[in-house]
Amino acid sequence: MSEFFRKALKEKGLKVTPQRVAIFEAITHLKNHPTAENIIAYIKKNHPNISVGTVYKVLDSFVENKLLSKVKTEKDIMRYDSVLTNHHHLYCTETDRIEDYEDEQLNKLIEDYFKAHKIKNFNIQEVKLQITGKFNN
Amino acid sequence: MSEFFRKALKEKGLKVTPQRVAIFEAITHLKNHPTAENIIAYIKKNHPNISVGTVYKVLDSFVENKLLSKVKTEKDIMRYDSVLTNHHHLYCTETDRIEDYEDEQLNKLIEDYFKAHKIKNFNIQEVKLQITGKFNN
DNA sequence: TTCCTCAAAGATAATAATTCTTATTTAGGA
DNA sequence: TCCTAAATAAGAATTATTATCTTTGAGGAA
Repeated sequence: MSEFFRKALKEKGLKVTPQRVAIFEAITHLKNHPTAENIIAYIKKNHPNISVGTVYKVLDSFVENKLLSKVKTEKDIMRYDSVLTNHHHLYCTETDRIEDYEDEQLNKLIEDYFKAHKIKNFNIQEVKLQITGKFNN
Repeated sequence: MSEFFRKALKEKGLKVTPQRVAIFEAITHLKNHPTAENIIAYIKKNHPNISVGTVYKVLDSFVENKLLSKVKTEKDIMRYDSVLTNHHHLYCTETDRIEDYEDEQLNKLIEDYFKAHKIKNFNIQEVKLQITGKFNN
């Protein structure tokens, strides 16, 4: 299944270990931007012999190698995000939910805007929106 | 000087203590979105008798009462932002610098966009941009 | 102005999340 | 199959933050 993942690791010169596979699976299984704690709990259930320190180190190495990114909430809790396409986030002020928001038209709009309006002394690499509000359901 | 600040505290029913004044001054003095640590260090110099716990508690109460806001970054350290007008952030990938970016035209563009393109099941309260890139200076 | 009360501050212990250390194991190339 | 560097396990250490409990003082009332 995760052929893409094995290939990605190899390209970066990282070894394909059972721990890394398990953690990658955990993240793809856990939706909604899990915290390290969520991931550790899930891992504990299915692979009780993987140590906590390893989970942190693996997560770090994934972030370093752009297989994951980190997201921060108001509440100081770090979360991980497995989606690698350019997308934005919806933050719920009531619950702690974070959802992805993809919108090509919006991306285009912003890209065009910044092409026309350069920021002085700053080279833009990426623009992400934090859309805060409330889900109604 | 910080008449606005004293008034704001009173309005919220909060006492105007020397500690709160000192911490408020520290934040207005420290540019670039200081961390709690930055603030504590600054406070220590000028008011060595203010305790660390107090700084955290005061910062929390400021955030709760909308005198400050917290900034989300990918790093796990929380930063504080004293500017309360709607603005965006420039994140430098090289240094850890965060700068404010205000742009009325952009705000208008985004506002109009979301007026025309509602997000399903979500009521937007605020949209902020995280603009990542590099400063060249 | 003085007094009183409750919110706020100080000191420090406790907690929680993450990082570090060191010994051991193992993936994957030779 | 063997070898080596990279990765993991285990648990100690660190760090940031929160909680507790006692003392202090801001600010309203008398």
